[in-house]
Amino acid sequence: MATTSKETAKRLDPETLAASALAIADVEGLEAVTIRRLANQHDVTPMALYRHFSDKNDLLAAIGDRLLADIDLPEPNDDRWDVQLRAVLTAFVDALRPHPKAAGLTLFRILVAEPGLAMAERTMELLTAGGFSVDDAAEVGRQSLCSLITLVTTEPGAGEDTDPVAREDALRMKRAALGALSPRRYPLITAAADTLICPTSTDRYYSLGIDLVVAGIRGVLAERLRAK
Amino acid sequence: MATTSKETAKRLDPETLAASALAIADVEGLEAVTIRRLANQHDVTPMALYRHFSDKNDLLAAIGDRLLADIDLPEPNDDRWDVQLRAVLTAFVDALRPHPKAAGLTLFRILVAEPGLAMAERTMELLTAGGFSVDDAAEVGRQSLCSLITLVTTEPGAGEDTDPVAREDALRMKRAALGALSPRRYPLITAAADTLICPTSTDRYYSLGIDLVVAGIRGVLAERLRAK
DNA sequence: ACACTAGGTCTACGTTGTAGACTTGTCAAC
DNA sequence: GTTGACAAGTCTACAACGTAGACCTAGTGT
Repeated sequence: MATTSKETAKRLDPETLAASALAIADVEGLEAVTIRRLANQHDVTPMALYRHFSDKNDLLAAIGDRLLADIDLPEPNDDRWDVQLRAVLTAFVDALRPHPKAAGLTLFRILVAEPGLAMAERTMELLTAGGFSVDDAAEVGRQSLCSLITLVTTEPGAGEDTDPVAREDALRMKRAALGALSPRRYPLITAAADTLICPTSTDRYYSLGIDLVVAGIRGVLAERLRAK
Repeated sequence: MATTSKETAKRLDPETLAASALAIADVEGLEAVTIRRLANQHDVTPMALYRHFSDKNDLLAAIGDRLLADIDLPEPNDDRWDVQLRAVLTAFVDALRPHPKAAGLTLFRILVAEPGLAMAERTMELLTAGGFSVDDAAEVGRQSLCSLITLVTTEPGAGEDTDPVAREDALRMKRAALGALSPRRYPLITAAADTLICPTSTDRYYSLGIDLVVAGIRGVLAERLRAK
């Protein structure tokens, strides 16, 4: 027998708890993740969770770590540095996309959890391979990753309910608000109202977002090299 | 006499309340902004605030509007579209910079409050002037503004206390955490630890951030034009 | 003189995170 | 076995939060 008998295995463990907390967040948003609720879902007293997490922030951090663990970092290869960088950033976004309401939790964990550190290190490798100084690579990489988190967090339809009826209502409300604007004063906003509220396609939304980040990196690098 | 006598002027009004709520947020963070606390500060019962705000979200929205009102939008001129765009984005960032802990509140108000709408419309004008389609301008502008909000929100040292002693402690903690990493496994991260924790200069941080966004826009536009 | 109303008060409820003292099931060592 | 220790879960309790609903009250328009 191991130190803990298998059939009487611990009923609670941090990974399982973080996973079902994430499930709650996915459906009802982060503010629905509550100590009491999570405890109820596991037929346990609220205080039981404190044997596994020091406090609620610790639980939220575990959710963030859970998301970072989903990153499927591509192997280094012989592609150009910017192509590989795009692949790394895409892998990051792909890990976050299924969980737009919780994605923000990764922000404070990238430089703590191992998968986040691995991604950050790879990102800086590629940036320095492109020609950035180590310090510039740090700042550029930092903002790039932050922008991508925001890209996921603010994915249209992310902040709303998952219930299709309430969601449809919220969309109608937004549409009405933009529709009530004066087309004289705001011709472009009113013309693009539909796009602003809900993008053409989610895939297009993300590929454009990553394009913007990568193009920004290339552009800034060109300026830096030209300045020398 | 006006409709309200001047000496018996209303003790509370939404603008003043939003302003002092913002002051609290600046010093102690958004979670310190509490109905009860704000009421206390104005020698009033918590419920009194509900005569001026329908609920707490409404109060937070008012803080966001307050920030957007600080945008000093530059007049249109004859500069190239991208130069003017940079000026607009810089004006936005300049309005948010003094309030990194509250800047996120603008996200949901840009397309509601007038100064936000004005900025959004100007942004789209310049993007279409550059050659983007209206729909692309909408998506590109959206993400650019979101990225800049995040730039301010995640400004190193923004999430921490304003108290210099606690702040210094937090910095030490972070530095220690990064310093404890293996330089073998994470050579670049450990080499850039100082930069990652606290950038060289705040001005440089922001100008690099805006450079990244503008360069991204130019780069994506070039791809779009080449694709045609 | 009078009713109306905007603005503030009082009381009360349900929900949240969590401290502190307790119980209990399991294993190691004698 | 018996015992002691320890990890895991329970119970109780508290302070702080947002806010509903009924009330009061001073000033205004008629």
